Order: sequence, then structure tokens, then C-alpha cells
Amino acid sequence: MAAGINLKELAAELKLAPSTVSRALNDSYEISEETKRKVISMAEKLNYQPNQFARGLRENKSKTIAVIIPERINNFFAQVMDGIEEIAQAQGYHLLIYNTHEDVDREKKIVNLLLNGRADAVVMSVSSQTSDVSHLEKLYRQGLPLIFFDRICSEIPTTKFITNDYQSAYDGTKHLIQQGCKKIAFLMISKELSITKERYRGYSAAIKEAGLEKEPAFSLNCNHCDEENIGLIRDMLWSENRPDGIVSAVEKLALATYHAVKGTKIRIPEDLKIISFANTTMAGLLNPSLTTITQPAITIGQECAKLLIGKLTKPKHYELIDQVITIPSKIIIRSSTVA
Amino acid sequence: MAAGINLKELAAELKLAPSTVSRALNDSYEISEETKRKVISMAEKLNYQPNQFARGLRENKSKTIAVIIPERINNFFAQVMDGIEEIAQAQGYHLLIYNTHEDVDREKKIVNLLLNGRADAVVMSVSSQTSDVSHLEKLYRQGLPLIFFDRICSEIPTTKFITNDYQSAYDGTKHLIQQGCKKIAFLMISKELSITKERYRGYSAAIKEAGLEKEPAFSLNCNHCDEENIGLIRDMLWSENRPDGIVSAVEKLALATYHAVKGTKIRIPEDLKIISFANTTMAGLLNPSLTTITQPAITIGQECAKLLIGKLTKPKHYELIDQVITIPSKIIIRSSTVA
DNA sequence: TTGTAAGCGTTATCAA
DNA sequence: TTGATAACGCTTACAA
Repeated sequence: MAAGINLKELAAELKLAPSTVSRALNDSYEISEETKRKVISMAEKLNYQPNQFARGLRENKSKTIAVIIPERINNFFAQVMDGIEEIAQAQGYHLLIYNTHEDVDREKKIVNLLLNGRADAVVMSVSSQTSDVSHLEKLYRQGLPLIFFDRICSEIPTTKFITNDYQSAYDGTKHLIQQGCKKIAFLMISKELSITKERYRGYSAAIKEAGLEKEPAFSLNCNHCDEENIGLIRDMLWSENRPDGIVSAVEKLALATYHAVKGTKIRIPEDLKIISFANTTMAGLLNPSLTTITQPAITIGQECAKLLIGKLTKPKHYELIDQVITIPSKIIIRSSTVA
Repeated sequence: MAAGINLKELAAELKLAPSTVSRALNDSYEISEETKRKVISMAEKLNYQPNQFARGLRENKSKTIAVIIPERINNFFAQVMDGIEEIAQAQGYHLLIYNTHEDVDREKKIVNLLLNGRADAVVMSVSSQTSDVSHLEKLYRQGLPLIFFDRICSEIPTTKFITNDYQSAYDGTKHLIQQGCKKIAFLMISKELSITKERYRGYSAAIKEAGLEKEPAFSLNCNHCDEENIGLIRDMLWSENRPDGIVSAVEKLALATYHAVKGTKIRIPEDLKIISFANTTMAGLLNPSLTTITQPAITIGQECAKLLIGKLTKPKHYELIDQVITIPSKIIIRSSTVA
């Protein structure tokens, strides 16, 4: 309703042809400077805004990037989105954002919605339920530039951005070993996820290298219900053979551990040391402060956006080749691992 | 590139006219069941996806809602977005999300970008710098349905959703008084914001009612630099006449207070009690756990989306009248206010 | 019940 | 340097 003025009306106002006005606004070389000036000033005066649908229909471009994440209430993903948006805004791109809530059915629906030109490209991190990737293959085959970050999909031959999951988990686990831990558990949300596999590999390598036992019950596969996770962790901590160290693959499980321990006689770090992949700014304020493996979330977002927009605007100079680009995390040692 | 099939090609494949196919896909009453079946099955087989630009151009609808927030790394706004998205997804709407980073210039640019039909409606929370609202008035005058939440703009005669800022701040302050506080400070990020004004009114009323002194230095106006805020709060806590209670209008200032106190001999809650508007799930894990005024963020998001989509789909039944709808917060008492 | 044709607001091609 | 016209893919009067 109401709506603004369109090109035809603007042209009529100027007593010029629509095509002339269009060219003037697009700074075409074939238009005189004087006409350009007149057109631009009138356009501003009348607050002319070109219709994006008409333009999109003509040019087959939406100047929009779709971002699909599994969770919004999560500092890591929030920071990645800020990174993406920073680059996108600067280049005049808009962001359609979708949260799958870790639900692969929602993910499929969302991906299907993107097959119609609503977005020029897609950047995503898959849900923890995603094992069948046919919907992603369909998207890829449509020719939409697609890249993954963090939770990547190795079946799709495109560029992926991750942190050094293996090495960070290895270093983190080694840190616990150096602090005297003998029985170290690993907390994860889904065995299917790329990040889980890599982080678990790093953890396992450090355990093996140190000659420590690898109790099966110490590989704890959690889910997305906080209450259940707290229960699972509590059970593990009250079992006969309880761990004295924990490597948590995701932030929420470290917090669940804090909840599980709360009100019990288990003390962190004296009885239990914990290190976690985490990006919360509150790590330093927890009780005790949490040792974290902090991911370069903003940088990951920026790099995703740079590559994708590069590919969209200068296809000859950018190629989304099948590769994994790694940006290292930082381990920040706090009280939860130092007795 | 690549791209899918279009309506004309689909029609050719079926040996039908494009209009017939269009009607069949839109489940028009004038098409026979048999034709509909054929069309739909062929559309699925060929994975036909209608072009959104063409449709938008025809119908002047984008099925998209723009959401503008001042900050993304913030549980309150993340929850509001989840609430909006839940309703929007169910109704087939997409979300364009913009972060102003509390910068009014960015806010203006973003608002200007929305004048061209990219979104059918806008839901926003203004930046803390926003005092000149001419850009918002322009948006409103264009006829784009616009609603505000949390940080509202009273100059625009539309519907706004907030929590009971006055009452919650009053109750929270009273809680501190009941816990024995005599000198209560108020932390805020910007005097311009609607929420600041209302929360400050509630705080002031409780202070006055209890006959407590109202030291000017106790109204601490902070900004968006965490380091600076920690310094400001530290200065206040080390001054001659230091407060024994704090009401924080926003979460980040409560966290800044925790940082300011860390490593000093000031103990919470013994020497200083603190209550804060906050939506972080970590409130219970802080040291000590933080008493919070928790806003109904998801509900606020859902209500915004319901009203806006109602207005878009059934304009006769929904009116964005000039009113403020209040959804109450919950005070959750934890250790930071109980000695 | 199905087909024909016009038009949404741009931009690109061709002509003037 | 500017103007007229067609085309992008869809929906909807109007015809058949």
C-alpha cells in the first residue's frame, strides 16, 4: 500500500523516457552529466526506490544471501552471523536467516524454499540430525553457490570453513592430562556431526598418546534436552568409575556439567577438571571460570561472506573449490582446569 | 545459473497453457481435479519452483518480514527472533534480519533499504542512539506495517510490545530494599531509550516510597564499551559513598558489575546486592547466581509476528492501532540478592 | 474447464 | 545523447 514512486512516474516528472532515467541512475556512460544530475536530484527529492522484484526478475539476482544455522541462542552462531553481516552489508547484500532448531525436517523444508531464487547463495551449518544429505545435493546441483562452516557436509564438493577441531581437541585434552587427569570423558551432542568426529579424534589421539584408559562410558553422547543431558552427566559423575576430567565438544554440555555438579560435593577443578569448546563472553564469570577452546567465529563468518560475495560478483576470480579451510581456535585457560 | 524450470516450460511439457498450470498449482476452483493432479505431479517431477520475483512483482508481496535489532549477541533479542521465526515459518514468511550494532546511522541506512518492497512489514527495536526518528517516520508514512518491541518509539502511532518495565523495576528495587539495601544505584545504557526511562521511573518510585536518599552519582549512565563500563562501575564502587545495591537495566551491565567486583574484596551479596533485567540461561551458573528480571522474550516475538502477519493476510481483521501491549516479566530470585 | 493476452517495474536492444 | 519497445515469469481479466 501507499508505496513509493516508480521509474515511470519519476520519468514523467522529469519529462524524460523511463529508459533514460534508468540509465542515468545506473550511471551509464551514454547519458550527459547534466541529465544525470537532474535525474539524481529529482530521485532523491521524491525518494525514489527501485523495485527489487522488477530488478530481480530482469537480472535474476536478489542481492540476498541465505544463512541457515541449527541454533540461535548460541554465541558461536551469533558471532558468525555478525561476521557474515558485516561483509554483506558493506557489499549491499541482505541476509535471510533461518534456524533449523537442530531438526533435519525443518532443514529440508528451508532448503527447498531456497530453490526459487529468493537467495543468490547459501551459507550453512547443518543440523545435528543431518545424515541423509539429498536435500543439500539438490541445492548444490541447482547451481546455487553453497558453502558450509563449522558443521560441514563432506559429501558436497564445495568450500568449507572450520576451526582446527582435531588439533584444538588434542591440545585441550593434553592440557587436562598435564593437569593430572587420568580418566577423561568426552561430551558430544551428535556422533553424526563433522565437528564431533574431528574433536573426538583429537581427544582420542591425546588419550592414546598418554597411554590412558579409554572407558567406553566416558564417550557420552548427549542430545538437545538440557534436563536429560544434566541427568546423563550426573549419572556418569556418580558412577563407580567416575571421570576426573571432561572435554566438552560444545558449550551447552559444559554448562550442563556445571548444573549437574551444582549442589553436590564434587568440586571443580579439585575433583573434576573441565575444558570446553565455547564462545560465551561469560566463561570468565562462571563459578569457577571455565577454560575454553574459543573459536574464531567472527572471522569464520567474514571469510564465508567474502568468498561467497566474491563468487557472486566476480565469478571468474573466485571458485568454490572442494576444500576445507581451517582457522585456528584459541585455548583460554581459566580456573576450571587449574587446581 | 543452472536454474530450474519455469512455468512456461512446465506448461509446454504438459501441453497446457501457462495460465492453466498456474491456476492448477494455486488450487483454483475452475480447474478439473484431473488436470490439477497431472500438473502437480509433473511439477514435482521436474522440481518446478515458482520465481519469487515474478510473483512479487505481480502481487506486490514478498512474504518477507524485516527484523531490526540493535545487538545479536544477546539472549533477549535471540529469543525474540526465535519467537518471530516460529510464527513466520508456519505462515510461509521469511525473515530478513539486520543488526544495527546500536548505531543510528546504520539504522537509518537499513531502514532506507526497506523502502523498496523487499519486505512486507518491519518489526524493530531501536538503537540506543536513536533520538531523531525521521527515518522511522518515513518508513511509517510509506505504509509499511511497522511495529516496535522492547525499545519502542512513541512518536510513531503503531502497536508496540513491551514488558512491564515500570512495574518490574519497581518490584526489583523493592526486593533490594526488603533485603536491607539503603543505597541503591541504577545502571543504564542510554537515557534516550524507552526502556531506560520506564525502568528508571520504577526504580525511582520504589526509592522514593521507601524514603531512601537519591544520590545523583547512583544513576550511572554507561555506554557500549565493556571495558569503559567496568571502569565506571568500579569507580562508583570505590567512591566514598558507595552503593550497597544495584538495579541494572540491562544484562551486560550486570555482567560488567561482576567483572568490576572480581578480584576485589567487595562480596556479592554481603556487601553489594544486584538484580538485573536479563535473559541469559547462565544466570544460575554465575558466581554468585544472579537474581534476574526475565522478560517474556519468545512470547514478545510470537505476538509481534502474529499481529503483523494477521495485518498482512487479513487486513480487515487486524489493525496496528497506536497502543502499547505489556507482557509481564518474571523476577527470579537467586543468590546475588540474598545474603 | 481451458486458453489468450495484458501488465507488474525494471533493463537492454535497437532506432532516432 | 535520448526515446520506443521488448522481455524477465508470473497472475488474472476476459474470451472461448
